Amino acid sequence: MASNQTPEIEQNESERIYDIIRRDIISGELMPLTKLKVSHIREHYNFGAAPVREALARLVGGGFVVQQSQRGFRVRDMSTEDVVDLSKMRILLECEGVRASLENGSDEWESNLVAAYHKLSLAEKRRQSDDQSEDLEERNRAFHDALVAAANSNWLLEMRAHVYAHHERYRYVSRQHSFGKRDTPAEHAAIFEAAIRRDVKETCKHLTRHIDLTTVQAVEAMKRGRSAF
Amino acid sequence: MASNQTPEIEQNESERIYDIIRRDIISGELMPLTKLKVSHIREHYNFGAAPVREALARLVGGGFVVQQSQRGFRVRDMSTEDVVDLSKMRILLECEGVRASLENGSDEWESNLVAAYHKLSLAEKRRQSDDQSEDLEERNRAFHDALVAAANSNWLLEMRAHVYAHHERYRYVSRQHSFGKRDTPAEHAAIFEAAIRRDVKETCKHLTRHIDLTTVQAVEAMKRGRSAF
DNA sequence: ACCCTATTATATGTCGACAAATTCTTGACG
DNA sequence: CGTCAAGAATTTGTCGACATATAATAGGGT
Repeated sequence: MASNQTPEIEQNESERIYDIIRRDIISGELMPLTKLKVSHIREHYNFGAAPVREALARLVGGGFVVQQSQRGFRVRDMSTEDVVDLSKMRILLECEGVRASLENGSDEWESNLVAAYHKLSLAEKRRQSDDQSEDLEERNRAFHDALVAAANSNWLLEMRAHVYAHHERYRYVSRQHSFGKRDTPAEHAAIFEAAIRRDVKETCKHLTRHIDLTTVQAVEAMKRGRSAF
Repeated sequence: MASNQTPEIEQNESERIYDIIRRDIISGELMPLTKLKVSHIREHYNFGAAPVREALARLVGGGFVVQQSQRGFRVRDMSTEDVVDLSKMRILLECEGVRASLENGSDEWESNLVAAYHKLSLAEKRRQSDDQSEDLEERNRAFHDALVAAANSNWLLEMRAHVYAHHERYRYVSRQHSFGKRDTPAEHAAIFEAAIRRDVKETCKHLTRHIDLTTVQAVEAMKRGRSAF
């Protein structure tokens, strides 16, 4: 009777605000240390005060927002030291993830990986003509997700996703100063091919290099555009 | 640095509730899947509704509480699969932590480790006569914290602390069914001595064994006392 | 007695307003 | 001219109440 035909993604208001602010923090629209005044958010997004505070509290739990008692909420800071630290963490988790994934990966996992890589490649080829970065960033995330997806460890995947999200903040700033010194498609190709061959050591090597290059680029970008920080 | 000398311990109400509920979840006072009704919490702890919801939202961000849209909050579930997964994660992070710590550890770090170990030993010796588990659990945490404290990676420490807190939930349930089949003091001693010798491999080996034994014990306890789950 | 529906009861999520705290402005004084 | 302090303005954190969704209960038909 009550066959829910609707996809029923009934988010409550608080969750919608959470998603919006999280996305805006990661994409850099909300700069580091920006004060998150509830009244300001309320009038900007047309939401109530209580849901906003709830969303912010949840972001505090996730480390995207810091709360100073009686002094409100601020966007988490960024620094060159932090991105280096974060990268080491990402390498640790993703290498462990691909190791387990290459060992356990079923046919379905492999197929999904092929699909994700193909989708990413298409976006990368189309990049010169039409710069729809939003989509590319999404497909990049999907590819890296697919790599580790077969690691049968929910905690590893959860932590990895968390670290990846924070690292993504830095990728957004670094993209503004990237002048094609990298061949990202080739990097992805190397990772992908090694993964398909189930060569753990090679995959990990290319993946580490890939993440390190991204990090170096981010550090460069932050040094140049220090005005923003 | 770690000792916050500032007399300002002025937590706002939301943070106090956060601490209380978090502690009660970890200590097992709030069982898995327990419904966290704001009205109930409000009357039990004598707090307002809004701060309670904020605290719960923050706990959702930290993964201690899950929220079902329009159906309120519940304590995160526990399972034998989860504790095994969690242990693998803890081993990965703590081994990496001690590795970095043993390489970078200064005299001060070493002294703090010695102090933490000594404090733990005293509590362990006194354990037979006076079972003040609260204190022992706290000192155990302090010892493991001290082990990795010199790993110059905030992210690693943050993630490790997070995983440790979740793993602690299982230790609390396992302690109810532990009948001295282990020699925990000896395990700690082996870890400590290897750490002082800066023997990364040995420390990691003993640490892994230590965590694994705890996990096995937790799994056993959960199988026996399944009534509660 | 059983299953399905209508009604009551309870809980969730949201709103507006208010007290306490912080930040900003202003002005006096050295 | 700078420093500091008192007052104004904004913001934070909290409270009580309300609309809506979910859970519990009672009633009616087969």
